[in-house]
Amino acid sequence: MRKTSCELCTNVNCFVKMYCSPEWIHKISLSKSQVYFKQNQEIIKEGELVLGMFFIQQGKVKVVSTGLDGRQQIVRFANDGHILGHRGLGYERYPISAVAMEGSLVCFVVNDLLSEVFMANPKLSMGLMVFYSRELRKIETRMKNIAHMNLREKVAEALLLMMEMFGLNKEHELNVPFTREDIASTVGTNVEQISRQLTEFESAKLIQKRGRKVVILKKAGLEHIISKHFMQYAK
Amino acid sequence: MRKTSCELCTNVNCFVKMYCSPEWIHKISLSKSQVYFKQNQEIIKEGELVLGMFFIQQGKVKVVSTGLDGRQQIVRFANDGHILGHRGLGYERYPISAVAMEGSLVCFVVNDLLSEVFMANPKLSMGLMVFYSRELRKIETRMKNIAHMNLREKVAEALLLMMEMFGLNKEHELNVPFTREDIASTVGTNVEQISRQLTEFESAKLIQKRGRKVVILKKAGLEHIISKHFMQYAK
DNA sequence: TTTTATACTTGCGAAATCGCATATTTTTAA
DNA sequence: TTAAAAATATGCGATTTCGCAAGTATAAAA
Repeated sequence: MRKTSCELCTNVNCFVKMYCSPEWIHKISLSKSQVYFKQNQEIIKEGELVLGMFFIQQGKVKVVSTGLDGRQQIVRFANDGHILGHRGLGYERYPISAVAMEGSLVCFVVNDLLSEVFMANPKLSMGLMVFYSRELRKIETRMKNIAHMNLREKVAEALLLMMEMFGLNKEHELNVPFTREDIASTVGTNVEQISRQLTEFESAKLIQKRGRKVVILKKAGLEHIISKHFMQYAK
Repeated sequence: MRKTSCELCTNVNCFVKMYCSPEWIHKISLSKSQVYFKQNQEIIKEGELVLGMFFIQQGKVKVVSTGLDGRQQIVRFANDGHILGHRGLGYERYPISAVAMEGSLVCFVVNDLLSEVFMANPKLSMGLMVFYSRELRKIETRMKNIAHMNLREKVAEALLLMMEMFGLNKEHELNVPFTREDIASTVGTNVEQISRQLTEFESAKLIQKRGRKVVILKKAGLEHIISKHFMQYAK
C-alpha cells in the first residue's frame, strides 16, 4: 500500500490541511509516514517514548488509560481527522494508549518537524489550542458525570457518546465493533453491570441487543435519562 | 489599588512574561485590566459570555462545574501563574465557574488582543499547547481515578492534590481555606462520607483535624493508599 | 461576650453496586 | 460444519456507599 500524499488526501477534517500553508503541507507530506493498524492493534502504547504525533486519516480508535492492576479506563473515542499522541507534548513518554477498534489508517509526523510547523504556521497552533480546549471541556464534563451519575445514567451516556462519535449503520446499530468490556471501561464498572443495564434498556424499548451489536431504538429516551445533569444556557 | 505593570510584576510563572517578546509584554500591560477577588467570589461564572482570558497573578482558586441539580464538581485547583477561562476558547460561553478560595489578584486580557498576541508570539502558542496537554493528562488521570478508586482512596488523593497545589504552612496544615464540602466536590460524594473518612485517617495517624484545618502528618501514608493505581515507567 | 448561623460528626437503616458462580449465547478457529 | 474459546446474561449474597436525623463543635455576627 502506497502512502497517500497530503495534497491528494480527501480527509477534510485534517488539521494539517485545514491550517497549514501549501508549502508546509507539501513538506509534511514528504516526510510523514503512514501505517495501517488492524482491529485491536495498539497505535500508541502507554509508557513508550514520545516521538511525534499521529493523525487519523481514516479509522475508529479508543484512547485508554491503564492502571497497575490492569483495569482500563476509556478516556475518549476518536475517528477521522482526530489527533493521537498530542498529550505526549512536553513529555518523555506517552501517558495513555490508543487502540484501533477497526482497521485504521494513520499518519505520523516526527517531533522535530512538528516544532518547525508550529513556529511557521501560527494558525495551526491556534486551531490546535481550540481543539485542546474542546477536549478539556468534554473530559471535564465527563469527569463530572462519572462522579455524579448513577450506573443507569452512565451507561446511557456511554451509548450516546459512541453514537455521537461513530454514528449508526443502516440497521441503526452502533457503527463500531465493541464489547461489553469497552462500555464497562468507559463507565468505570464491570461487564456484569453493563449486561444487566443493557437488558433493562432493552425491556424499556430504548435499545435492542443483536448479539454483540446494539441497536439504538430511542435516542431521545437515552438523552432523557441523563438530561437532568445538563445545563442549557439561554442564548 | 493601582494596576501592576507586567514589566514590574514579579510572578515568574506567568505565560505572558515567559513566552512573549518585550514589545508585546508592554502592549498587554497597557491594555490588560486587573481585579481583586475576595474569598468565595466568582471570578468566572458558568454560562457567561467569553470575553477573554484571566491570568492569576497571586491567589488560590477552584474551578467548578455545576450540575442542574446544583451539585458541584471541582475540576481542578489553580494558583499563581495559572490561566482561567482558557476552556472558553472557541466557545461563546464559559462551561465552568472559577471561585477564589482566598483573596486573589487576577489579570484579564480581552479576546481581540489575545488573537493578535498568539499570531505574533508563536512561542506563547507552543507554551500554551504544552500547558493544555499537561492539563489534559492530569484530568484524564483524575477521571480514571474517580472511576476506579474507592472512597478511601479518592479522599487520600484529594488531600494530596490540594497539598501539591497549595502546599502546607509552618504548622503543616493545608495552606488554603476549604470546607468538607470542597473535598466532597473534588471526590464526587457528600460531606458525611468525607467526615467519616477524615476521622478514619486521623485514627490511622495520617492526618490531624484542627477544626476546619487539616494537618498532614504522613504524606507517604496517603501516597501508599493510592499507589496501586499508579504506573511508573522505567526511565 | 453572647447569640446565631454554619459547618462538622456519627449512628443507622436503605439502596446501589460489586463480584463470584454458573448457564447460555455468540464468535472464532479448526 | 463442528469444536473450542470467548463473550454475555443472570441469580444472589457481600460490601460499599448513601442519606436522613440528631447532636456537637466551630466560626461569624450582634
